[in-house]
Amino acid sequence: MAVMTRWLDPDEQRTWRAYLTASRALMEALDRELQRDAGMPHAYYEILVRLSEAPQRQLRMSDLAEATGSSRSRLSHAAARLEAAGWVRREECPTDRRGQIAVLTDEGFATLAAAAPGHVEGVRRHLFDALSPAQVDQLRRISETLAAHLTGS
Amino acid sequence: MAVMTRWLDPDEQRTWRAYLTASRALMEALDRELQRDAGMPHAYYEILVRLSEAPQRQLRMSDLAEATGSSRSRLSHAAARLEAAGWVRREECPTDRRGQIAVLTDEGFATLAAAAPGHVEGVRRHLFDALSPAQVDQLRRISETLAAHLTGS
DNA sequence: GCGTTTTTGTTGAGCGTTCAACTAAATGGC
DNA sequence: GCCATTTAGTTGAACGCTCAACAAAAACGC
Repeated sequence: MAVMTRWLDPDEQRTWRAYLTASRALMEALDRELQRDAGMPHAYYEILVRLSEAPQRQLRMSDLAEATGSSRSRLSHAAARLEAAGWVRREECPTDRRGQIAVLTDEGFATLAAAAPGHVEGVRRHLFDALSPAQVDQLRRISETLAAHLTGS
Repeated sequence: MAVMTRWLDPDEQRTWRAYLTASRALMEALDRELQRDAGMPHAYYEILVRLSEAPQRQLRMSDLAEATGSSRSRLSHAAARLEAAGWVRREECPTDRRGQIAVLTDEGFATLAAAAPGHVEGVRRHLFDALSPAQVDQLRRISETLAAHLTGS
């Protein structure tokens, strides 16, 4: 027999709605700012960041997809756009002929370097400035727990 | 002279990345589940929820936009889809001839009622089950603080 | 009243994401 | 070695969102 639904109690309800409101507003604000100041959405900024941190500023497409938490398809479309913008170049992989290596171009790096200060300022303003140090710590633990729980690891 | 960027320190960096990973994974999981089980994205589910809670299961478009934290344009496009699905109907507003009133249809209500248990179960599984009661409380406070900070109130 | 401004809601184009289908190459079983 | 399976990456269609432009009605100023 089907188990009765465990509905959210009023506190959980309140938590869930506040979470939805906050996280949506946060991502929308950062997305809008990045679009305005750097001409790219937050997801593309993240791709450039990951590439900039990798050795030789390059990563296999699948590793990049993993790192940015995106599907292969999404990354493939994104790489096409980023390549058209001149920020990324795709090269053949010497050890695996199926593979493609995404490389951050100098122009891509420069664009990222120009966008980073404003974006970091936005993250500060919208997120960290609003929270106490203890809350930042709580948010870290909560997020790490959830991330582990959700990505099955 | 331009102020030096206050970069994120390692703890903030870690917090921010964990937050991004967790919130993206959470919303993607819920979105995928709702799409699979109810044939609608999470944003549309929220619209139906708000309508179902309103008196007469109806709301002015602008109030509905406010309640769901969406732009008028987004809601307008969404309402068109929801109307095509037969879940929502739009009526003229008697007191303001510019106005439109979104009404949840019986079919929309039934669809929502069918989708709700599975969705709530998903929210439990992916979010509340992973956190301690204390963490749920912390998340509520953090989210409410951020929501107030971000929506300027 | 009457012109200006504001509010309400819609529209269409462009973009990014998802999903399913697909190609090509590597891996594994026997 | 060879066939089946798995993995890497791309593609196109459908969909939802953003943004800017717009039409229509209400509110405001005087």
